[in-house]
Amino acid sequence: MLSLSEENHLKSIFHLSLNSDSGVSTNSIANNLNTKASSVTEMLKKLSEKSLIVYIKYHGAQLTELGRKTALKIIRKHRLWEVFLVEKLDFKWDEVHEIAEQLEHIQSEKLTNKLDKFLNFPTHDPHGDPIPNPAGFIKITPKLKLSDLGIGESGKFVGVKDSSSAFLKYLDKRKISLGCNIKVLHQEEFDQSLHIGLDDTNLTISVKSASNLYITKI
Amino acid sequence: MLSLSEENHLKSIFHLSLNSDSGVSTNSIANNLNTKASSVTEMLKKLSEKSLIVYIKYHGAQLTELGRKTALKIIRKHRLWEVFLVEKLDFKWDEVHEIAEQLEHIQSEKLTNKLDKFLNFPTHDPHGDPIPNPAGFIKITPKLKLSDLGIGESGKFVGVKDSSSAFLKYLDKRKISLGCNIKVLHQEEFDQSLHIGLDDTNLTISVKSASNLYITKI
DNA sequence: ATAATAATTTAGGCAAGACTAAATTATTTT
DNA sequence: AAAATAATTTAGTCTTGCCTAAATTATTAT
Repeated sequence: MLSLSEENHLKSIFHLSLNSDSGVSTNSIANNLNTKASSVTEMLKKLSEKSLIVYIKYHGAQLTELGRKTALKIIRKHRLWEVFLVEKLDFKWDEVHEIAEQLEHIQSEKLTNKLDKFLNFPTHDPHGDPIPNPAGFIKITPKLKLSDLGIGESGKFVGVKDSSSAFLKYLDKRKISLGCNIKVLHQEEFDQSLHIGLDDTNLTISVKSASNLYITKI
Repeated sequence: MLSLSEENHLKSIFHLSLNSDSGVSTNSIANNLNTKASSVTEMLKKLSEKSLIVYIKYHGAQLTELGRKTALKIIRKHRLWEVFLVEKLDFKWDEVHEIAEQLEHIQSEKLTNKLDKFLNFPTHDPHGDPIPNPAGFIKITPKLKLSDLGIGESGKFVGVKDSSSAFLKYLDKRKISLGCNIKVLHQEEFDQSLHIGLDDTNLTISVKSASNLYITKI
């Protein structure tokens, strides 16, 4: 049984390792968890002891297969609870993260699987992130950003990169919601902002926003 | 914000003070929480500091109004989650306690109230215990046990005193379920065991079992 | 009422998880 | 390649929550 802190470190390493294929640095974990590098170092030793990561001094950490599965089981719970909160309890998609951060640590495989069934085996959470299966398996698909599309191309909005409350509310206000179709109409030379066409309206968004939107080409 | 351990101590004091109107003893809390008296003493000092209990050395603890409300808010969450587990996720009533012990510590009033609504504002948990309102108010009704009924009297089975898995399974096997009507037909002189009539069958139960069943007279 | 016993508290320690400051190793710059 | 800088680890400390053993207070029995 892992402690709350151990679980959070594993999760953090998992998420950070998606952006870099070498080891995850001590500082990046510390930054991610709002803690200090020295605290992370101690935890890395501990996780390494438990064969959840490979840790080489001064060269960061990498998840072992066991560590990866363990992290994904926590992430599975997190995402299932997010679906529950949004679909059953009527939370907005920008309100669920913090609560799911607590719920993801509840220990009961039976509960997780019953919840999965109750929710009708959802494949994605409210932000478009895929939900791992009970064994901790997930199909990682390389993600395309809206900013990667060329002029005239269309895509379906399938997820957000930065799921901060501020960004999600920004999307809500602009009626950009998961699953909607977006066509890149034109790019402003001056600041690279994009004119996009939604189902019924057109609008302009910054490059920064565009690179936070995940897309599948249509 | 209270720690997990603080919350558990408060809850324990609340439950123990139902059986005794004076202070709750250090030992009884230690026993209840599977910890040691010395650990409890330290916690009592801390809870007293926070005005959650009145603690007099060598004379146990009593909840303050604040402490009582705080305990009841935790109990509210516990019982709501139990309803959720049984009604929505199809858990058996003897399986939910441990999971609810974890879920009761999730911090989000909004979540608790939305859950309450989702469950259609239940008044009692799966064991017949009443669910406090959002403010931590509860109507404590003096509880009548089946063993308190006289021969020929009838009652409705509304709750269990000991909600251990073993006892709940015993009831399941005998088809004694919450809400059913029970009539006391006869008492064995030899061992005080009771012959009772259920909706359609008759059976015999021990005094010990009978004193674990809460009843409202019909 | 006093002695024996039980309950409770105090004192002193330990492990987990965090921190700061100092020391060490990596990386970058010149 | 050496110096400067940045990243990381080590050393030492703190808090929380737990423990055991000893001391103290309450309770019970004689």
